[in-house]
Amino acid sequence: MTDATTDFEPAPEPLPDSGRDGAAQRAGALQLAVSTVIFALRTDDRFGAQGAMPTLWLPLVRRIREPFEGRWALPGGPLQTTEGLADAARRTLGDTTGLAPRYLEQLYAFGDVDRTASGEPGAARVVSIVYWALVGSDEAARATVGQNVRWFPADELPGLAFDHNLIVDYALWRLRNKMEYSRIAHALLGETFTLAQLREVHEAVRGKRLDPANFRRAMESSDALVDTGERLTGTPHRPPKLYRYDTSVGLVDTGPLPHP
Amino acid sequence: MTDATTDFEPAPEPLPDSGRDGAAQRAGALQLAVSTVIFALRTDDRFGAQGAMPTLWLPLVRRIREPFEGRWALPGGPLQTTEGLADAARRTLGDTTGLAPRYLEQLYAFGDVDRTASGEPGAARVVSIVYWALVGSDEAARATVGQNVRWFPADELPGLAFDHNLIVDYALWRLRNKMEYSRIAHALLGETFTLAQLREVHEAVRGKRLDPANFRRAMESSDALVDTGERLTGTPHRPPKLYRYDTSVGLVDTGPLPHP
DNA sequence: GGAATAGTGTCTATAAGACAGTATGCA
DNA sequence: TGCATACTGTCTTATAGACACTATTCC
Repeated sequence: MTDATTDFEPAPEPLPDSGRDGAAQRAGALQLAVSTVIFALRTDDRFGAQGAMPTLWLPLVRRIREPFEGRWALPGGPLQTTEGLADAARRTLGDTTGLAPRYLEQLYAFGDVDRTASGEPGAARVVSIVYWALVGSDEAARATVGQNVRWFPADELPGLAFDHNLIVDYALWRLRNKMEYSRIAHALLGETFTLAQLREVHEAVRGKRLDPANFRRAMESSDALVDTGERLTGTPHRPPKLYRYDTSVGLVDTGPLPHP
Repeated sequence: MTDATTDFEPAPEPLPDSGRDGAAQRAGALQLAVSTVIFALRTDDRFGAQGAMPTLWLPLVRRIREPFEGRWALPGGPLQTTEGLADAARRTLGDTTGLAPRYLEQLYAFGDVDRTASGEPGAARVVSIVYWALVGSDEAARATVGQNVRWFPADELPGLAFDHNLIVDYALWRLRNKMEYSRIAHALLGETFTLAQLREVHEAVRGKRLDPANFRRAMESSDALVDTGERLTGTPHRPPKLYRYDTSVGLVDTGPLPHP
């Protein structure tokens, strides 16, 4: 794992953070970066609450350079000439969290001329191609943290660098929409899960309680669940069935595009 | 209007088609281009059929340079450092067709490392941010054409340059999906239109006949139609009402993103 | 009046949601 | 036995589609 980097690093060639006066640094230069909004489900244990609902969290990286030095930003970095866009997203995701995504999708390309302007003139222009990713709850629990990497609740973010608040808002909007008509909720869980856990994911993301009976029927008719034959033990009451995601069905319909 | 250009032009600075040995031309360089898939509704008059159904057409530009010299490609060009991404799409759209879009949306960023490789090595890598656009049928009728710009039926395209066939397929997929849950169909018509015309748009794009009665109800309940009080005369039979699109309602829901 | 399209009414199939009720494990 | 959760059944309501019917204009 290399150092975590954020969007808008000036080094265009081989290694991130190498030189800060490359050819692309000249005035009017246009840089291409890839950033990723990484979502995971976490149970807020700040108050030690036991049966607390899990909520959406995401890791941010503290900027160690102007502009926006000291502000939190999305993990990312310049696109290497030998890697694809999704590869770059996967790489910065791994650099930041040590994790691999269970779901990865391109979100949007942000390229307003003044989006990297922090006030002082002369800043280079950066076009950021942003991805969003989901990581499983079991892996997310052992994600790396450090001085410059911290997880935040998705709905309690501080003022971020650049236009990254808007980017996260858009990623959240997309996630919530997609949650209603696709099967991506599975990507936020572990290998096996109960129907109650799957329902909790939907409730946490969509922000409202769902009827257990109707939810069960909706999931059963989607043909995405495989009964493992096992049950989750250790619960205080009747043990629920454990399911596995049917990997023969894609999480989403990407149309003519190949899956990333 | 300047000359029409396609994706992957090597000139990075002020004017398209100026110099072909700029700094970005060096080995391993990474270029950023913006291309646009432009849709319009046209009645195929190649066979002189009178009451023929309108179908989807799109303009392509013939490449006058290697790689893929002579092949048809999407209109586009390098991103200028002083314009936004949507501005670049609008600009190349105007350069190619002389038109302004009634609807414009970012489609996807294509950036596979080998997407610009035509066989011979040494080609620079290009990341293309692709937009898709809809132009009204009245304007589309007076679109400019030329030796190197030609309109094609969207479902009878030849083998295009680069990965442009995939891009068009994806744009078509997105258009068809969005046609079912948004009001973009209006953007393919003129200022005023009849319900039958609006239904023909849906039928042409979605590729199946729709029940006039049910379609009428669906449109009336969408609150996007304004009765102009006028009727379309000159029809052989009962004259239908003319409607106008209610511009106080957006064509689509873009979430937190500003409309382009 | 006939023909053709504009426009209305109504029935059915399907899906989404509300909610009562049964089943099963542990304290 | 009580209780909490797993799981099932059924009713209501909203919606999409099929299709019969009336209305109006030009020829």
